[in-house]
Amino acid sequence: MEGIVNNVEVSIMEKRLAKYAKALGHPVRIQILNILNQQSCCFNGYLTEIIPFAKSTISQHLKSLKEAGLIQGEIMPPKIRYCLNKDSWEEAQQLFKNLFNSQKL
Amino acid sequence: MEGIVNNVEVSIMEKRLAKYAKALGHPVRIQILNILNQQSCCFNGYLTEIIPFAKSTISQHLKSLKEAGLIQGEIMPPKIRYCLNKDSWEEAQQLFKNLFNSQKL
DNA sequence: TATATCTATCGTAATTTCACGATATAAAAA
DNA sequence: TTTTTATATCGTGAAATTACGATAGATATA
Repeated sequence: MEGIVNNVEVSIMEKRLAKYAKALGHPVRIQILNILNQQSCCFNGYLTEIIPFAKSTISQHLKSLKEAGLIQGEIMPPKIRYCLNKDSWEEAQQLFKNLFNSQKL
Repeated sequence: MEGIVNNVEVSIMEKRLAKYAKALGHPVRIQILNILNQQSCCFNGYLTEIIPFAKSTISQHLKSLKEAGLIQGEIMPPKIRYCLNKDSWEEAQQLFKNLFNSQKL
């Protein structure tokens, strides 16, 4: 019998978690977040000096972290200072925690 | 001065975490892991019934979770039962925890 | 005003991801 | 043995990701 199909739509929370996870899904972005998390903020220049990739590549990674909401950039001409977005960071932390604790998302 | 450049290579742990995060970076895969985490194991058939995507698509997602080491499949002909890989799951949990606690990776 | 500095964006090429239907495989059931 | 069932794999196309150098923009500094 082809009866009732329980199509369980992906929940909003699952989508949010996936979005955060995707943003964390590259070693360079992990490294950036690690640095920001240890010293709260830092200048783009510091990142491009430390991370062995082209500046444009690092800009791109910063952009995807920004689009995921995990970081924000503050313009301090001519430099740009990046910081964690504390609210999103904490939301992400909570969502991952719930996942691993098998709380219903 | 173009002096010493502190190329801080991405660490092994950052790579492992990125690998896990990437595997978590899709809503369907989060949903699958959520189910497996709540009931420990389940049959592929249950997933394909519940998740509104083609069976081949779900197989693909299961494959990427398997390749990331997060799950394993046990053949129980003609069905296949998927379970979390407990070791990897716990390693991932620890790595995410460390990230958010800003422990050095 | 002209120049230097810092960063973002553009254009591009190679690769990967995502979704699908069709096909293949392997074991149970008829 | 043939058929059914359950799942994986193949082939495909569209879209996204990743890396780069070149270019552009905005603000200090000379």
